[in-house]
Amino acid sequence: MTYTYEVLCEKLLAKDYKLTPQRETILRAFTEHGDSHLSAEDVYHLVKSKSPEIGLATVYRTVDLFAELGILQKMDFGDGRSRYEFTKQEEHHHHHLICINCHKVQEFDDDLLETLEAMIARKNSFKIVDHDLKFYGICLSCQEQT
Amino acid sequence: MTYTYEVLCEKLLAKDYKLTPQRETILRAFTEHGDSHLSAEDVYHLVKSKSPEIGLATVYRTVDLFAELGILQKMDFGDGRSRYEFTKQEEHHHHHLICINCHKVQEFDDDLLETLEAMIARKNSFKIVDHDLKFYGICLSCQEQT
DNA sequence: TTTCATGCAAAGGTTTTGCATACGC
DNA sequence: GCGTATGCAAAACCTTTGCATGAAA
Repeated sequence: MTYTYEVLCEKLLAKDYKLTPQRETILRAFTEHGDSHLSAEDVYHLVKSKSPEIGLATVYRTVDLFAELGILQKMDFGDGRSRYEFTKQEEHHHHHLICINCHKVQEFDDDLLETLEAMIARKNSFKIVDHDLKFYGICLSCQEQT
Repeated sequence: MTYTYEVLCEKLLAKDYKLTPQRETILRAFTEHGDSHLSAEDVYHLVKSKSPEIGLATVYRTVDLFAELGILQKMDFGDGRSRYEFTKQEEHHHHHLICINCHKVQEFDDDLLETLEAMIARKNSFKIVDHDLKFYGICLSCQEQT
């Protein structure tokens, strides 16, 4: 899923936020690197080349805003910094396989977790609104290297 | 699962680490608060009352060491600090239900995830060694408060 | 022209590190 | 005694915040 300029514009104005060049630039950084899970620092360096005057604080404020608007999803891979990617629009969430050797992160879809979630919710009287599933292990290319 | 003094001693000496009063005290903090998910700061304050001379850096170094030895498991609930609990020895991992209202963390066991894990591993040619599943939602008492 | 966004620098919170001293083995 | 562990303080790191300026509506 890639968010366009128009979608951003619409979402911003709906909440009386302004459409600034910085916000547009940061959105583009994500459309051009849709497959990575960018940290604020990553975004900062990506946009710095095109807009050298941009500040790191603006990047932090902007990715926070985008997350609030539902454009980005904040995630944590345990490396001490938050990472962001476009919110997936499909019915089923996707999750992450994190290689403990090369630290590459790949995605996978799951259908089964929905069933699991319903059972957990019932057994624990817990009203689930979101979930986060990560598998740690060795990716295929690291397996082949040995 | 609770680790005893003897187990700690054995695990430490096996790797030429020393058994110090600080390490013993920190272990006891976990045995006496086995149900909580303690942050380094939590541990620091717990042990400070009995051993006022202990340093925060020692707590950090010790929980890291215990995690390396497999005694503690480091976990992240997205609140900006790492938390630790005794490594569960059972065959099935347990996971967490995190209330987004009162931030209480409760545990649940799962049997289904094992099946899911096997399927994911096969479909993605990924050798899974660990997993981490979190559900975010509203706990029972918060549901009843409304 | 009003209000929100920005950039900069400083502060905040968690975790790590350097170093002299103390202590387990 | 040798080598690791400790305590303290400082630094490192990511992130947030205060404030004056600048720009969008």
